[in-house]
Amino acid sequence: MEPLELLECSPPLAREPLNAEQAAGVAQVFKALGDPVRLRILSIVASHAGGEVCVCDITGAFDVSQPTISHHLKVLKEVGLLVSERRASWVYYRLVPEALSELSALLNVPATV
Amino acid sequence: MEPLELLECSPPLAREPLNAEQAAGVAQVFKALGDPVRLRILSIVASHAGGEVCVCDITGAFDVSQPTISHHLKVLKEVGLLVSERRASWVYYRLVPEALSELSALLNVPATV
DNA sequence: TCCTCGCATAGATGACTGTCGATGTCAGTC
DNA sequence: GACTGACATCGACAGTCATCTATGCGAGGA
Repeated sequence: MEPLELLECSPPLAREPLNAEQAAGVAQVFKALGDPVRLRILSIVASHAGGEVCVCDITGAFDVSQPTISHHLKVLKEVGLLVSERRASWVYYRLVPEALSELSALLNVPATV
Repeated sequence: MEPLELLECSPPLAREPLNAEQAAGVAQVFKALGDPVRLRILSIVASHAGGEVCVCDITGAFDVSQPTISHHLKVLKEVGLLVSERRASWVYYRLVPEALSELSALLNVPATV
């Protein structure tokens, strides 16, 4: 399944029960968020002025090895939360705001009137 | 850490980088959402008219065993997404709307003006 | 009291995953 | 071309997890 499709066609959790296929796609994205290091990476990228971050800026912020950071970046990219672009020797990662918006919409719960 | 504290004191991902402690708490909640069965369970409870669901109503909706469902319910309860109450022979689970709201706020990304 | 039903807990197991060191690849430099 | 630096990939390993069967526990009924 394409990364962008993981969250498509899934209604808010509180509107109707998710079917197995929808749940599988959404779970993949949440699973990517279910690791402290990945959450911090995403937060660094999302909050960075300019919108993009070089991998070297991320690696320095953690106690884990460079291959581990690379692995986590790959996971976040595969589920569609990040995109990357190589310029010269460096690789820059950017947030996909729509992905977070879709997730946020999924979690939306109607006000208890 | 208390379930209710897992999401406390964590700014939106896009506002500032999460520290290790915040990330650990938030990741625990997202990890709970990172399983298709748990997502469907949560969706069943959240979308059910009346707001609460008997365990027996959940078990019947899946191909997995009753202990497995019980395990997933426990995970969702431990991170503060669900609460349970026993009445007579049955146990009823209810959604904690505030938990979903907090998560939704975490994922909020400022509009690109 | 014993039985049945609804649900939770315990223990086991196969699969997955986060992490590492080693190595490969790509781009720029000497 | 050879070297260096930035990043990705590979293979291995220890820890975690989803699932199962078997069993325990509370509540109601015969």
